[in-house]
Amino acid sequence: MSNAKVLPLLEPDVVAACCPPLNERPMSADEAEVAAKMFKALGDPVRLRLFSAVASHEGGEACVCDISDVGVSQPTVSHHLKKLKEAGLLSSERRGTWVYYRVEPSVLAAMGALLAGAAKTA
Amino acid sequence: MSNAKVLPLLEPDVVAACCPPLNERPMSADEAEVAAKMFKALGDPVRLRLFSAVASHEGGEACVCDISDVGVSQPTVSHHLKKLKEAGLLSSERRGTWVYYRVEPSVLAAMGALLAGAAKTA
DNA sequence: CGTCTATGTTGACACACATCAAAACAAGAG
DNA sequence: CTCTTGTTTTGATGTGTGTCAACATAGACG
Repeated sequence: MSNAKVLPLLEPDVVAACCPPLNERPMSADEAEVAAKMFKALGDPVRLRLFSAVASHEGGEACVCDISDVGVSQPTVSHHLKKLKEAGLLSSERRGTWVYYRVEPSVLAAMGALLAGAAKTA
Repeated sequence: MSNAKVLPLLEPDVVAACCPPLNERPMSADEAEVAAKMFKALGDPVRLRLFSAVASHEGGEACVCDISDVGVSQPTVSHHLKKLKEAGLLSSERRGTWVYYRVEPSVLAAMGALLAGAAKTA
């Protein structure tokens, strides 16, 4: 498909602007590509568990060492965290020895609104 | 691996029961696998557009002929609609010559609640 | 019955992706 | 400086998946 796309990261602004309610009108190809990238990021069991582990930590913050019990090797965990970060769902911050990951509330709110709107289909 | 999983379809009951709020506690492997299947179904731009086209139709119902303008061949459209049906997001019904697809509100509500809960992370 | 339109299925292929082993990088401790 | 621990990157591999062409099925209409 010649995906010469330039958008490597999804920023909160882009995400918040990309999401018309799912049942308002048919999504355009561009909107769908942005939104699908977020859904795809959560479409893997390991990533979903990692994300849930971060979100359920106090303050929505957790270091990698706390959430590595998902049944895969540590490099794989790092790989998935990178994917989640690229999708704009997580943000990382190095604090001394450990790296802490944190959820991005605005992105989740946008996705939730997108689905909640569709659920209200008459 | 050895995904000898028996769950071919996602029923509304399963979906509604599978979804603890994303930030309540870390998801179990089983919960994540069910929820990830739904997210993965929406993780493709074509599927997301097809779903949006169905959801935005009156009554959340549309025949295939109305939503085939997504830039791919008709067999591909049929393939994606089948995937969405397997994920429990759509249901199909043959009415004479045309086949009508309809959204499954309960599944969407579950997904929306899952994300909306996570968005309220303190 | 025969044909035509509308959908779904099968087979095949290319690309993407999840996974791990091994190496590399970062930061603190001795 | 060296060693140890935590994290990421690289390389390779097997599996999954999106796509289409070709064929098959279902109903309508003459």
